[in-house]
Amino acid sequence: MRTTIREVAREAGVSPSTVSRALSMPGLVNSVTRERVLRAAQRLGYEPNRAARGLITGKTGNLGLIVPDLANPFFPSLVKGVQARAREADYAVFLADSDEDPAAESDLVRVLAKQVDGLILCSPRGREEDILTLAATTTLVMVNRRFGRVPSVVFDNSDGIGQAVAHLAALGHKRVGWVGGPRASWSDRDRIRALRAATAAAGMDLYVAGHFPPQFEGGVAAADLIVAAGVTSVIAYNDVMALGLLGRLRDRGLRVPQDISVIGIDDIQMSSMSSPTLTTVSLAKEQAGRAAVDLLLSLLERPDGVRKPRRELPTQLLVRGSTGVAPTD
Amino acid sequence: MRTTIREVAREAGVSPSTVSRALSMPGLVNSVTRERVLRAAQRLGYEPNRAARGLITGKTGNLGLIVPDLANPFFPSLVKGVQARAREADYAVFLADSDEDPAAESDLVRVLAKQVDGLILCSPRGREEDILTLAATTTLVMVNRRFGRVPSVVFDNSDGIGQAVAHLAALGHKRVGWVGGPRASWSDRDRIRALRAATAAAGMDLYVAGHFPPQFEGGVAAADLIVAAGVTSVIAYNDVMALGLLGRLRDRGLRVPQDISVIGIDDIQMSSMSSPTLTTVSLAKEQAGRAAVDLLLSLLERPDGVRKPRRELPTQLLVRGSTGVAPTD
DNA sequence: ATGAAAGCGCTAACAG
DNA sequence: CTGTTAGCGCTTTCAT
Repeated sequence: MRTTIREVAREAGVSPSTVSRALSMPGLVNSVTRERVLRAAQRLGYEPNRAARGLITGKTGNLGLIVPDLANPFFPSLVKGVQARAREADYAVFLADSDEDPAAESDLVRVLAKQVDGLILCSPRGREEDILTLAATTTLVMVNRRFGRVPSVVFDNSDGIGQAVAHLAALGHKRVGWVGGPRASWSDRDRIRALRAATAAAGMDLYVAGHFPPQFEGGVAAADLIVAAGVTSVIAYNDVMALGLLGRLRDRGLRVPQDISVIGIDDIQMSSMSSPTLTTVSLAKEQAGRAAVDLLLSLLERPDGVRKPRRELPTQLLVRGSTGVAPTD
Repeated sequence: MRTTIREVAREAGVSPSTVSRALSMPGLVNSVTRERVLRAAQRLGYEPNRAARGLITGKTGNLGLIVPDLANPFFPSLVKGVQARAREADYAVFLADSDEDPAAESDLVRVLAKQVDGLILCSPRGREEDILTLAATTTLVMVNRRFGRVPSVVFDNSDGIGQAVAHLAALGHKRVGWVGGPRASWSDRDRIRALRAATAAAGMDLYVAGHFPPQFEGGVAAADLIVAAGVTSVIAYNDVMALGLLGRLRDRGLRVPQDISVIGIDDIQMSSMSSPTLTTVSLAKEQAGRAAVDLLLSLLERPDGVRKPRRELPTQLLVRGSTGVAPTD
């Protein structure tokens, strides 16, 4: 059996409450007694039972993190960030993967919500209604999505896409294609909005290839449309799709970047390992995880005192091998 | 406030104990009463407080999972498997990423161990001594490592590497190179042992390029040694390294598979997306996660009743574009 | 088959 | 500054 607060109390010759105080509110205890208690606790290897503490304080010391698909290389980085920051703040993290299934997601939320102080939710496609209901009951932070007054952490897509378009314009490109992700995804909408604005401002033509699954295969599928559209450059919803594009373009006999320039978004590891390496809009994913935790913790401290519960994280274009000057035919 | 067992009791016109029984040991309650209770619980959206339950039963209903680096594409799949199986069994999962740092790992273990019923540990390089100490206190299952009597889930590396060597032999290769992972890794030792046996049996020459970090860069670094060694085929510790090899070999002007054949291990997503696609020994990663949970649960049920607390998961060579007949010069 | 009572380990009033 | 008391929500004897 684990040592309990009583045993420590006996060992130190004080009452359990004093032990409790010495550990949680050291200021309220005589320094001599405190020392004695701490040493006793040390000696016995005492660790407070968090469940018991939680029962009375109403706080669990746990956070929940729900992601749609850990196999998507975007998420591991985010999870690492959440992890790291949570650990610093002495919180443990429940992780759940909804497998892109909204129903499973609701279940997970319901189960997890009981055992955590707050929830970080990546639900690009869940119903707004459901999320609002949830937000009413639980302290939660959304990642990669924004609506209503729900606290959120998102990336500054406008900036990143602006940089990408400026880069292409500087290389002499006049026509750019867009390979979209899931229609229902908030990021997709945000990104295409930014792209419309940026290309219009730069006087470039924009060809939208439509929506595709945010996988390698999605990029493969889009490639032929892109080729047919005759654009000299293309931006994809994410890096995985851009890599799919790259593969199919090569198979079609097109050279990247001589014949067509390709840009991705995310900066996943593989984007620097492909051939050619992929020019991409880098997202500070780990930082986003940390920011989400920070936001959540501040929300927990002062439930309504956070004026603007929104964070927007920087993005940065990384120019690599897949972009070059526009073909001059 | 969440609804408590008392409110359900009042709503159903019974005592709290009856509610408890109706939920946890339905057999002990009159079926009519039980129905009434269940409906009341339903109506009030009652969910038992796990912490409170745990306080008395001594079980938390949580599992812990510690991985060295979620950014390594091997782990997300494993995590997904653990997740999925745990959810089915109504367990929640604490995830922790030790960032390849043994010290952080010990901390995590210590913190998590208190809040879970059992632990799944991926610690390719942690000290055996530390793990044994831990295993004495906590119910735990190791993944990808095996020693002593510690329960474990590993892959059948012998089989997979045997298949790979047979494949190369069938293609006429006589000399095979090995690009090793971390020296301290159990898997690395297991794999090279298997490789030594298989090549010897097949009468092939084996060139060992040494140990490298299990990253893309490790493969890149090994490539030149491999070229210099003059082998016609090479097997890498994992897919990420094999992709690094592929990249560097291409940069050196070698054609894969015409000049040299390359085989990886893991079957990560990217291995089917590279060019050429990567022949690889596929590991049932999700299944390993599920198996680890299964093993852990059976250990929790009958602490000493599990005769052989070891699982060995199948491996399967996937032949793709990076292997071909040996050059005939 | 059901209820009353006790208590898991801890913290938070309330006294002193 | 410290001890006593009560009780968080639940399960589990022990009665009935």
